[in-house]
Amino acid sequence: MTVTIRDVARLAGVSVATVSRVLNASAPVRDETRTRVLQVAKELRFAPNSAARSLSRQRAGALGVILPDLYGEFFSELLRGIDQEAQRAHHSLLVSSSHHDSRGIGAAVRAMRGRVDGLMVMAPDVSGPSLAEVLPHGVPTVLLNGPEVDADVYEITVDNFGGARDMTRHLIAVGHERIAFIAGAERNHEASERERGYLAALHEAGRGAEPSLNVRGDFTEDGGWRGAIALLALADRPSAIFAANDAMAVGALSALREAGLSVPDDVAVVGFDDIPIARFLNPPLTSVRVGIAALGERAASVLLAALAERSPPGRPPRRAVFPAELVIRDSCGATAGPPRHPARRRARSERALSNPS
Amino acid sequence: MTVTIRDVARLAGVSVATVSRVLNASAPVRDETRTRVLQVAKELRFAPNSAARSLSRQRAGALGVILPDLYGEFFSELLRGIDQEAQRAHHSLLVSSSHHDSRGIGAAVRAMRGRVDGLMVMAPDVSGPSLAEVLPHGVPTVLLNGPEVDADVYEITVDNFGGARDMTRHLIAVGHERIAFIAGAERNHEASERERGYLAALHEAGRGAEPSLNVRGDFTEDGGWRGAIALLALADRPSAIFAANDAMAVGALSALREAGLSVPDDVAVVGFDDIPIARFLNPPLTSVRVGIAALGERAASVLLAALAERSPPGRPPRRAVFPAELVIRDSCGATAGPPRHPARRRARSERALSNPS
DNA sequence: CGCGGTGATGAAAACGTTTTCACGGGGAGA
DNA sequence: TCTCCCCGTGAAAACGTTTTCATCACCGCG
Repeated sequence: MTVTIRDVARLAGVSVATVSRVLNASAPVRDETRTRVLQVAKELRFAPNSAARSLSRQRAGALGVILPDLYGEFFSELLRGIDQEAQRAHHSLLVSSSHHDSRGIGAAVRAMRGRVDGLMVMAPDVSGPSLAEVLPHGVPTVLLNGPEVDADVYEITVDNFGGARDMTRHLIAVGHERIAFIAGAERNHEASERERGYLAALHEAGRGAEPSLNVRGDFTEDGGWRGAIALLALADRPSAIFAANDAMAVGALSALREAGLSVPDDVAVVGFDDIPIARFLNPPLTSVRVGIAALGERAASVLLAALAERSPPGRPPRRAVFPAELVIRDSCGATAGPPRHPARRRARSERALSNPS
Repeated sequence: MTVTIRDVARLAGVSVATVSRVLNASAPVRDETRTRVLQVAKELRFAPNSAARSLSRQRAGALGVILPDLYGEFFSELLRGIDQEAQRAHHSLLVSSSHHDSRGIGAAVRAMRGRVDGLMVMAPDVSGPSLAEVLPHGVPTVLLNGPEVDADVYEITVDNFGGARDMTRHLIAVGHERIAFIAGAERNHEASERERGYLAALHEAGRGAEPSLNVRGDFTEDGGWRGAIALLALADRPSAIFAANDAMAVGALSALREAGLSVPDDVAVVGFDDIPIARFLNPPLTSVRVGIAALGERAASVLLAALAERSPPGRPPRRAVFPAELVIRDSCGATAGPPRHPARRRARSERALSNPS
């Protein structure tokens, strides 16, 4: 049915070994033989079976990606970065999402056994110990934005704490008195880090954290919308809303608009992540730039590097922290009024403040 | 190094065949033997090598997805739908993106040979014939939103033409005189279908298509932004802008805001795709709902069904067209003014007009 | 009491590659 | 002229599963 290397060998009048050598350029072959083999291979539209190849070399030429979700611009950006780097190194990508608990992650990990050479796991909802339990032995692994884990893995994290703290500092500096926070999902590592940053900035400014201004969200637009509605219902309305990610900021903007409030004049709104769409929102969203695609690229490149050096297994894993820097746009009220000259305005409002942490 | 089925067999004191039978429940095994094997397997954290398994069964348990790009909410939604359906059927997903030409697609297809049982290919930038050339033989394939192709494949398409025509009709019905269009990328099948729909509606209304009102975009926010800027520079400004996808509509909204124009009062803006964020924009974006995730789910389910019936190869492939229906929100000016009661307003403005085509 | 069936198992043959090993045949150097 | 080495090639052994085929014991039935 399907054409194998044997068919090519037979028709070219050589052994399968020779065909393999030609196709992989793994050993010298007489010129005339080579062209004949290539000719036959092309005629037959031969493509080697990757499963067989993976088995024979002990190497799949693919990377696995395990994500908690696939909803929204964040994950597509991340995946885009990963894919870009993987493709550069001629590796395929195995993607599996909607894994929120360690059981699901474990299942995904096991399903990937033998199909991938390395793993990138994003599991902000799972605790360190239970994650360590399901991670594979002997497969190089990069953990993304997760808790610290006691296992032989690489960890790449965004400075969630620092970013959130800087953003809150900025809001304070601009003069906001009542700064509300729409937090992320419960038991989510990123969510709690960002919340911690928010609280730390309030604390260092000598302000108490008012519980009613800290509402729980879930990282979705709808969650942000509901959070904003709840905040607007307060007797003493906040003057600024810090959403723990951009998706929720989008929802909050929408809620404020529906309530007939102006942003930033009545209420300031800021987010976190700086997803690509943030600068195109109305008003353009002040956010914390994460460099999502770059993060993905970096994760893939770390993994590929680990793969290249034939994995000395005892090597101590490294934990890298990606900086998170403020991007000031209009939604926080820190820039000038409505623009006259779009091009210039864009340039000015796009200026990024470097993260002092 | 890694633990194989042999290790399990040895430690459990049985043959590899028995271990396999236990793990796959593929044949009766004495109860005591079974528990012993399972015990050992768990102790050793044994996970079967998928490559070997794929090779032995002639079946990989995975689906391939080939995409032109991974930027923006559209693709993450599509992928989300695909992944959901694939996971339901216990299949993994192999993803490869940034394939705009047939050469790249061909390479991706070949790389997937043996790793996947079926293929989903989205290739709006490639012509039918050159696509047919690189598609694999003997691997069930679903083509997404592409041109009609002369090959043994399934095709699932959105009613790009009908959706764009209906949207244009709607704008005409609402009273817009000068309706501009920001088209998609050149030589892109979806782009040209949507443009065709726009032109058809103008034509049937007895209006000529004014070339200056039809500018080229590229399906990105920036493209939409530039397109809108170009349209605003016209001596006789359009009263409505129809962007060929939502990302460009977002860019257009941003440009209009920067120009100090109000949407929809000064200019109406509408999009296509109804990405999840569309309803949260400011103003909420009137668009053509595509049901992106559902489209992905459907593609995966068609593929899985084809796989299940052991592929009778001569069967005539089917072409299915997904409906595209208008979603009227505020950005086209067809709804009432600023709301007082967010909840009710949301419900009303979300009403979808069913597609009469 | 013999016989067919079935339940539980193991040995071994696939699956399609890559890679090791072996083997000629030539040169080059002694 | 002899030896050594390298080039080009083929046979065969991996790689880790699943699955077929055989074997054996046992049970129920005639």
